[in-house]
Amino acid sequence: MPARPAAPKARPPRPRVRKKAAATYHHGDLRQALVDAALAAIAEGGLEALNLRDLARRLGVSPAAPYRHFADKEALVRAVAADIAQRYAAVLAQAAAEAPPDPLSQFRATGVAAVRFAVRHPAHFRVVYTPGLHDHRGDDDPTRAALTAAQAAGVIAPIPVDAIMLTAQCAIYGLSRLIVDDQLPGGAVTPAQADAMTRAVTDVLGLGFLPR
Amino acid sequence: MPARPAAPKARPPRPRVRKKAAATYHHGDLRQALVDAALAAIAEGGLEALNLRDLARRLGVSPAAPYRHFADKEALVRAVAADIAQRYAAVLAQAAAEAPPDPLSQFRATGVAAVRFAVRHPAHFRVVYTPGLHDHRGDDDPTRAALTAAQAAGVIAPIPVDAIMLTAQCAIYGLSRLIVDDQLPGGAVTPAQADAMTRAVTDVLGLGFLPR
DNA sequence: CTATCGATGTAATCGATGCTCACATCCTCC
DNA sequence: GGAGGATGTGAGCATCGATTACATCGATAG
Repeated sequence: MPARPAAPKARPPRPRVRKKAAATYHHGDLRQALVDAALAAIAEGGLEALNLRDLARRLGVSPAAPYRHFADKEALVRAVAADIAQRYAAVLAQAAAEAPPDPLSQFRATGVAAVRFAVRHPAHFRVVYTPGLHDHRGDDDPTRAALTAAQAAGVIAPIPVDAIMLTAQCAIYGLSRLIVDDQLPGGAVTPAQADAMTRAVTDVLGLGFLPR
Repeated sequence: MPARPAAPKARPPRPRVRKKAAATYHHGDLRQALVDAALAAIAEGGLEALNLRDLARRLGVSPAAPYRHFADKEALVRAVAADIAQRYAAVLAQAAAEAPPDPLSQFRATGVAAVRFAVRHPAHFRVVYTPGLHDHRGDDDPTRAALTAAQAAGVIAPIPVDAIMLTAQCAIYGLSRLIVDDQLPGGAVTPAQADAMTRAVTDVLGLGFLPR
C-alpha cells in the first residue's frame, strides 16, 4: 500500500504562501498561522483555553507539527505575547500622536488608550502582562516621555518625576486590571464607563502634580 | 486473603483529629488538610504548580480522595482563595487599627500593608485576585472607610469621593501587581523598596486630594 | 450489643493534553 | 537529478483531572 492512501482524511485546503498551489503536506507558513490562531483562541477563551492539539486541528495539521516551529507551548505563547505587545504599543503611540501636546492631554490620552485596549481585548491584555511572557521594563511608555518633557518644560509641579511616573503607571495599570478582572463594584464595565473612570483617575492624578 | 493485607504500602502516619488514634483509612480532617497543603504548594510554585494528585500523595491519600471534599480542582482553589482573602483582610484591618487616625496616615498605612502582603506572599496575592476565584467587590476596604470618614470630617479636598477612592484603589492595586509580576524597571523589588514606593505613591495621591 | 447507613477513602480506568521519536515528504541548491 | 535540510506525520508515553464501583469506618437506632 502506498504511503499516502487515496482518501486519508478530508481536510480543508490549506493556504499556500511560498508557491502557487499543489496543496498538500507542507503548510506554507505554519509558524505565523499558529500565532494567529493562538491569538484568536485566546481572544475567545482566554489563555487557559489554548491547546496545541486544537490549534493543529484547526489548521489541518498533525499535533506534532507545531513543535517544528516552537520548542514548547510556552514559546508559542511568548511569540503571541510579543505580537500583542507590539499592537499595544502602537495603539498607545498613536493615541499620544493624535492628542494635543500639553502634558495633561498627553497623559490622559495615553491612559484612555491603555484602558480602552484592556477593555476591548481583555484576554490579550492578560497575556501580555502575564509574568515571564514579555518584558515590559524596557517599554518606552509614551506616558513617561510626556511627563518627563512636561517637567523639563516646567509645566508640572516640582515633585520627583519618578514618583509621578510611578504613581501614574500604577493607577492606569491598576485600573486596567481591575476592569479586566471584573473586580470593580457594579459588575462588568462598559467602554463608556471605562473612559469616564480613566478620566476621573487622570484628573485626580493631575490635581497632584499640576501646579494650581 | 483479607481485604487489608499486612503491609500494603508504607505510609506516614496520618494526623488524627476526631478520635485518639487507631490510625488508618480515614484521615480525620482531609478537607482542611487539603486547603493547607494547597496553600503551601501554591506558595512554593504558584497556582500552576498545584496538582491534586501530588497533594493527595503528600497527605498519604489516594488520588480520588480529594473529590469527596471538593467537586473539582477549582472548588478547592476557591476555598484556598477564601482562606487567603480572610488573612489579607485581617492584615489590612490590623494595619489601619495601629496607625494614627488622620486620613493620610490611615491611607498610607493600609496601602503599605497591602503592598507588603503582596511582596511577602506573591503567589497568594495572585490567587486571591485571580478572576472568578473570589469576589472583591464587597470588600469593606479600610482605605475606602478611611477616605470616606476623612471627607465627612472635611479633611480632604472637595472632589468627588468616588474619584478619589477609585484612584487610590487603582494605584495601590496597580503597584502591588507590578511588583508581584516583576514588571517594574530595576528587577525584583526588596521589601524596603516596596515600602518606599508605596510611600511615594501615597504622597503623590495625597497631594491630589489633601487641601493645600 | 449489633445491624444499618451515611460519610469517607480506594482501585481502576477514561479522556485530554504536552511532548518525543522515528520516519515520510517536499523544497532547494549544488 | 541527487543530497540534505526543513517541515509534517503517526504512534506513543507520561501526567493530570475526573468518574465509577467498591471497601471501610463511625455513629446511631433498635
